[in-house]
Amino acid sequence: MALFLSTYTNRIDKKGRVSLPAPFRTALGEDINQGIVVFRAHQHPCLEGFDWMKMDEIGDRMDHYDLFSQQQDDLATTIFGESVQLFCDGDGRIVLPADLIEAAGLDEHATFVGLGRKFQIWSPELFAARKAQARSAVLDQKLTIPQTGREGV
Amino acid sequence: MALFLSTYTNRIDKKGRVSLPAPFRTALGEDINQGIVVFRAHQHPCLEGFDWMKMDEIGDRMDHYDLFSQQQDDLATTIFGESVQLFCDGDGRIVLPADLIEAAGLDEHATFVGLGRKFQIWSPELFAARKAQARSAVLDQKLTIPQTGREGV
DNA sequence: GCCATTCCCATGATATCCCATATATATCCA
DNA sequence: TGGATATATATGGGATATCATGGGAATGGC
Repeated sequence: MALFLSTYTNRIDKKGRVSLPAPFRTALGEDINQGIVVFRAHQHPCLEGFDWMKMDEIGDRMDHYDLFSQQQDDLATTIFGESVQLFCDGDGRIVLPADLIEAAGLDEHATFVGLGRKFQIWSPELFAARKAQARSAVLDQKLTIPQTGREGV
Repeated sequence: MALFLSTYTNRIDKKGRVSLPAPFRTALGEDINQGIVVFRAHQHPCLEGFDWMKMDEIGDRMDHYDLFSQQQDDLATTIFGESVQLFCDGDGRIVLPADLIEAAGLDEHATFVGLGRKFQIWSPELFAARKAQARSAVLDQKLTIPQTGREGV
């Protein structure tokens, strides 16, 4: 499955177009034809992006909630209801809808942050602060990558 | 899986290119085609490098956090967001991005230090100090190698 | 008709590829 | 053994391709 790495900042032109970073396009491979899914993040003033496959898996995870529970309803409304499927044009660009641009506080530039199986889209200014905060949280809490049971690694 | 040993110092040319030490390339074998992953170390002023397989595995492990948990986000931002996937050119060189060069205090030379499953990239000067410090820590604390590999990253 | 969106092409900057050279190590043959 | 020739590696420079980005033309809905 696609693995998104690194941070790239690209320009948003007056038509609302942004180049999806080339390494992200490569990571998506064939799946890019299915488009990517983008919605407002809950915890941060940014957007979250997934490939279509991953979105399907999120659907599965939601099954862990009771079907008609309030939480299920809230999450589904927030994630699926507010998400959009975006396709790349021939030059590898996507068009960000105006309401998402506003929600993330985007202006001239969009910073794409690879987070493994997903990525985020930030305004460069907001991300600078977020980056520093994440780093100190990792150091303070001595966060490490969880073990996956007993594989030989 | 690749095993990185020994220490090598190579020159960084004005385009930011450095030869990955030949023994490291040999250790990578076929996996070199997938490139290596490099990011800022948390504990030291240096860079850490893995082969791609290892990074893919880290991606899987991270999936074990809740998708939108604070910790997942902090770790992913710090590790994936600040990492890059680098490919060797036909002559066995990689190009280090400017921000990583700066973060590790690199100048004209880069010192590659094999640490088993991973390696580090240091400025020669900083590494000299680090080496002395690591050695005395081992002697003082009589550190030994545990039997079964439970590696933190 | 008009506006919004998508498609297509042009351009400049940057990164990638390819070849040349230098130096060190290994190999071979007398 | 010793000298000469190959092989591997590190490093430099120039040619080439890729990518981000801008603008205009074609398309489609209202």
